[in-house]
Amino acid sequence: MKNTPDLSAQIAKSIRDAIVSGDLPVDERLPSEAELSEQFNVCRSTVREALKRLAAQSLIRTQRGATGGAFVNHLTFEDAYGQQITTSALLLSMNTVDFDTACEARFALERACAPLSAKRRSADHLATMRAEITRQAQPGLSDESFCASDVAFHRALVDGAGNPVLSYQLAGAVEAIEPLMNMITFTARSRTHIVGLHTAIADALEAQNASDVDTLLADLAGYTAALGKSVADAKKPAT
Amino acid sequence: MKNTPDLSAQIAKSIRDAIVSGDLPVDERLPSEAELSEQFNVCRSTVREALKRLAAQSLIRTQRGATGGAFVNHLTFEDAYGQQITTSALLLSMNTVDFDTACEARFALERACAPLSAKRRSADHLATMRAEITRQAQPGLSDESFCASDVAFHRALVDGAGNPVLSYQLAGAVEAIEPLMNMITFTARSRTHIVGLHTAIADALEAQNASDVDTLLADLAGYTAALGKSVADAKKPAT
DNA sequence: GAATCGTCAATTGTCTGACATTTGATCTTC
DNA sequence: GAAGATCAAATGTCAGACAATTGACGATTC
Repeated sequence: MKNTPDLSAQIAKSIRDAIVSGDLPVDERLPSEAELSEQFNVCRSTVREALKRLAAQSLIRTQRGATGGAFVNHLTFEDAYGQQITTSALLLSMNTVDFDTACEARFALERACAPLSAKRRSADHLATMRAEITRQAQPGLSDESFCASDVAFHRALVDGAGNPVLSYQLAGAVEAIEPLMNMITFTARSRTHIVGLHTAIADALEAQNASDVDTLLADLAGYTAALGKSVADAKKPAT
Repeated sequence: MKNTPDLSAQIAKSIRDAIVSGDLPVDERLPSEAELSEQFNVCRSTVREALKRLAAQSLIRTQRGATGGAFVNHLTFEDAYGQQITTSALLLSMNTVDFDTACEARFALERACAPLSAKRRSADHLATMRAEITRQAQPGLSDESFCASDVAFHRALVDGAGNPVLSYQLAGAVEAIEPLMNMITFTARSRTHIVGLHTAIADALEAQNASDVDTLLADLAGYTAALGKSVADAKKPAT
């Protein structure tokens, strides 16, 4: 039960700490692999494994050529979105988080940014939401496309809050649930109901009526949970 | 402007897709490095770099020895916390986000889970909060320790909601702000005020009074923002 | 003088082969 | 049957080489 991590993990941690602490500023060039291997007294391939670990976390980027090397990466929200969403999706799929819990979290977070969105939403956000509502009302739409459009609608709502941190945090919560939602078959009746709620939400946001938005989101949360429950019930009795 | 990613990145993506899609189930053993290098027609070190990338994302774990190898990792909430927090902290520290935005996001999310926490908080959560409040009232406490205790207090509040997805999502928002908060010097007067609000919040949670909790959190949010503003103002005029 | 082209050197990416280390499985011995 | 010795498979590390890329620098040409 030796608990000594690999050399490449130690080196990665050493460099990562330097980056996170701000010791290595953004766009700073790290020493070349050859220099690092001398500094840490290991061979180059070990250094490379450490660097690949950091690259996988978007902490550094590498560039070939004479003036190339490894540079401290400027972490963008886009970079972070991807990791956040895959991690969240994996967490949900691997941890048998039930539909109720995931939905509860999602709508709790969404209601948190609803007041801000009611205050700040731009015409652009409203237009996106209206467009998605129109798509959701089309009859031939597959369940997967309906869910994707649902996610896009809610993303627009969240983005309307104009707070990139909120958008980033909620990207995981909203998008990670898509696979779970895809397991639900949306009947024509349920789609109509959801589209109705979406329209009402868009109307309330346009009117900047925060309390109405909150009430409607609560309705939608309850309805979604009920849908999920009915699907679960339909599966259970088969045993 | 060749846009072909490295071989190790391609291989990592290939395996990652297989894991995320569920094609490789949890605890499944991957082929050995030698076998993978044959399958992908690359040398072993290239395969190893790919595996290290996946290990950095906690997607696989490796084990040495005869029955060892790379196994698809069961991603736990604990594992995800770490990545989430470092990523969020980096996003904030890279100056793309100002203190106001971060605080707004943090308290918006926190208020989202306050009603749930008021309903479900256990005696254990309350005890943790009381203990942190006691610590925060101690006179000799450093600013860093005060902030750390503040984070622990709010973590207990969030955990009280009893929803692991919420806890996971908010871990980033709450803990990532700690470095920013550490830049604030807390006077004795501001500490007293904050401890007072914390006590009132704990009282309201104990009484399961959700609306009071919400009001108090709003107060705390406003006060924290004001503190941050005063610090920023104190710095600006120096130029 | 300016633009174009070639060369060069530094750096990362990949390959090959070897050895060290770990660890469960298996065999041996009592 | 239990304890220890041995083995084999796998990852971890090392050493050295070559390929590929790319900016810098100089040479050539108009």
